[in-house]
Amino acid sequence: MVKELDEKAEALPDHVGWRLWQASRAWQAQFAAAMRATGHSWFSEARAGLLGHIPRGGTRQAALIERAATTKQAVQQLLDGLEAEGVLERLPDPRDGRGKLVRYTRKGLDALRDGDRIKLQIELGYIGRIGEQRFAALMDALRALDAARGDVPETAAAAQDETSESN
Amino acid sequence: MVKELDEKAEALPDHVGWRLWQASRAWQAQFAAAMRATGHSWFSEARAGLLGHIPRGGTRQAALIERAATTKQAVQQLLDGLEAEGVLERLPDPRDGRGKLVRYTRKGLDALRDGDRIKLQIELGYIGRIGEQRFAALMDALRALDAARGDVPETAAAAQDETSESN
DNA sequence: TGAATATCGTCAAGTATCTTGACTATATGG
DNA sequence: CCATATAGTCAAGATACTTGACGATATTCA
Repeated sequence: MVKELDEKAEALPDHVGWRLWQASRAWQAQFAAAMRATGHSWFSEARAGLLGHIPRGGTRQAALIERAATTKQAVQQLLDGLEAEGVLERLPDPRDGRGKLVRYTRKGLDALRDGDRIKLQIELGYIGRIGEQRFAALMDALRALDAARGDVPETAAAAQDETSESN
Repeated sequence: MVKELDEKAEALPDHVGWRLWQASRAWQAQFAAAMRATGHSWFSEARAGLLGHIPRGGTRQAALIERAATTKQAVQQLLDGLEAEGVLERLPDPRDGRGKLVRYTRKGLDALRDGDRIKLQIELGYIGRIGEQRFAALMDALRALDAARGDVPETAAAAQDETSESN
């Protein structure tokens, strides 16, 4: 643990984006580690991101693509992997000959259950670290931020023209 | 904009991890889009994550590896890319024949400057969306969370044995 | 009905990021 | 000098994501 301090440890960034990123990474690392330690070795952060968009009752693959903010190919490849792992299964959609329904297998539902438990444990740890009030304020701010998406007409430079609907 | 609601839009997750992840992704997408729109086409989120650990005065490559939470190979590959783009340059460390110093080029410093500007604009947008108070509470909670890293002896399942120092 | 068009999913190739393992060169401590 | 640790590199493979093209089914509308 010999740390040279000849270079006066210049400060790391301290703005919302950086803080959010660091906090998000920390949470995910902790969660993923716990999931793997619980036996779900197939678990990865990318897969978690997709699973978060799949309700327990299952969904249409096309609906998933809308929810997750990626391409249908990315979604499909993640689904391929999760299906190969036996976490999900795809069935033909009886109401649309083109579509597929995605739903959890028993294994997948077990993982969700364990995930919920781990999630609560991590939350408790957070509350222990910063107190209930701060934690509540954090959740409140994050929810408010999410709810206000799309409001406030982009302050110039943030040109995010999402127009094309191809691919 | 035809949205079918035959499947009663099951709720998305609503816990810290998910919220942090979503907020972080949104911030990064907005920032990266603005950076690219400003002419820094080499900008990517992975690279941003590394650059955040490089102070304006430059640093030793080895010090970078400690700061960023990845392997030296990952750091090196990112540095290779950034050096090839002309954003950074690597010089031999006069104080250690093995070491290299990493520092910004003119192009890199220009990008930092633009990044700071964009960052402030996004922050203003956030404050507009959720109000000064909530924003301050958000920053406060995130800072507190970061400061309390390592406290609270891991609630069991979160086994993160970081011991080996190889590779 | 039947042709034009859109939507859903797939296949395939390429890029970016990250991981693992092995290796060279320099430093440090006897 | 020798043993060991540290700094950086080279190379191969895995994972995630992007882009482009395609076949099958649905929908629209003349």
